[in-house]
Amino acid sequence: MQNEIRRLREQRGLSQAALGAELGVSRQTVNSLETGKYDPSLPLAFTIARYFARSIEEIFHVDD
Amino acid sequence: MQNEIRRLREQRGLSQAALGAELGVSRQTVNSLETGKYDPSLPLAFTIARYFARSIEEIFHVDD
DNA sequence: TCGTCCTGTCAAGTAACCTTGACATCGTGC
DNA sequence: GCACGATGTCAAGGTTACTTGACAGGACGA
Repeated sequence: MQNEIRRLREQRGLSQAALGAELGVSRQTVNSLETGKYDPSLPLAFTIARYFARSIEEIFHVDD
Repeated sequence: MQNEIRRLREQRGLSQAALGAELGVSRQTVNSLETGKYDPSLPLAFTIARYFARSIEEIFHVDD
């Protein structure tokens, strides 16, 4: 799974900590998602998609 | 979170065990998702959406 | 130089996801 | 009556997602 979180975050000029605050998670969680340490839960994926006004499929991509 | 898994599964005439086999998970997992015990991981949500040829947003709904 | 923000990462702990194995119940057909 | 498939649920265990707290390095401005 790859994602567009870093790109979308930087477009908005937010730090990882600031995005974490917007999403209700820690900055380490944002960092872990951006660096690919793990995938978000489905509820968090919905929160992220909603925040960036995109579909989950537009932000997260399965890498076969 | 609510989902349309049971409805989609029954449309196809599959048992929980048969759907589990199609998705690569156990029948208890399918049962737990249908009965709302927990939400799937994001990768499993993608697998389910792909299997039913729908978007994640069409199958899973956040209940505010 | 010093302070501050940002990022990356680690360690330790809790909660959620998913497993196998088991048992009970219900409906249907033989 | 007896199998059998389907569903619901439990227990115990492993892995993943997320937490707080901490430390280090780089960039930048005062």
